[in-house]
Amino acid sequence: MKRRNTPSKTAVLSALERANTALSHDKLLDTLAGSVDRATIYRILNRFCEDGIAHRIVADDGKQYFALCEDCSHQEEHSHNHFHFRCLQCDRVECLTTEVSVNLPKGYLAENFNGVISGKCRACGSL
Amino acid sequence: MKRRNTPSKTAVLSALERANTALSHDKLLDTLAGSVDRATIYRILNRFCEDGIAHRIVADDGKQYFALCEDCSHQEEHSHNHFHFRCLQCDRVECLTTEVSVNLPKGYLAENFNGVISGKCRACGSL
DNA sequence: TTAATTATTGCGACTCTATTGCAATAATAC
DNA sequence: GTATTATTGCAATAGAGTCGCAATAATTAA
Repeated sequence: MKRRNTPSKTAVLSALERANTALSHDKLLDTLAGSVDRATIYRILNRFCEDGIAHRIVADDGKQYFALCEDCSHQEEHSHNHFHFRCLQCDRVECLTTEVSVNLPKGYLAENFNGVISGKCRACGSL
Repeated sequence: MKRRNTPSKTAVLSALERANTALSHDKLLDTLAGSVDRATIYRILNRFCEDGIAHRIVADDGKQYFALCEDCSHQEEHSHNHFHFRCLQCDRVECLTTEVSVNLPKGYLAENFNGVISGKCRACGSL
């Protein structure tokens, strides 16, 4: 299944680049202003995750957010053991840089890591 | 708004006690076998969280899970900075005991912590 | 440059999780 | 026992995400 370059794909990718934070589906839908279909955005983002271009965060609002991560570039040991911060006020989701490791009980095998802290970001806190 | 004791509330509470792990709404619905309405379960669980009887975990499947936590008993400094493990195979969600602390950027204020690691649990791994 | 192949798109329908309005019910307090 | 009002059940609703399918368009080979 070879990937193709399409305007939609490029649009989503550059929207993520410009955003510089994690974006939800509906944020992307807004940003792209109806130029790309809802379902298409979902599919493009899922492909990005499969291909290791972006990573998916499931925040504590139950929604998915997607971010390009520089760390993603090195393919080997592709893990995202870092936390994300979601502001309860402005709803922005961003990557925190601190890596975290958690000890699992014996016999447990980790496959995905999903850490989100929500609260008030700096901009919203100083209002 | 004083709380009342009802059969439904008691049923949900004891189901959580028996389970000894985190339960999702639908698991609870199963367990209670139609004796309690769907919406009622949702409301009871939300009340439990407000009252500090249970805590809510939003797992990486986007669903909510609820667990009674002994730690919840001490009211002061009511935080749940521990991880949860969700087995991708048997779909059980359990609390891990290790506490984790994450350094936030300056000016950021944490209110909720939500950490989930998914993978294969011991029972499912040894099949 | 054209033709063939097939990944991708758009649309609509659908599933699933969770919430809410409202009238009826029942736990508590007097 | 009666009054007050928290709680329940039901149905309707909202929102996130997925899927099937026919149409479209990016790639590849001719």
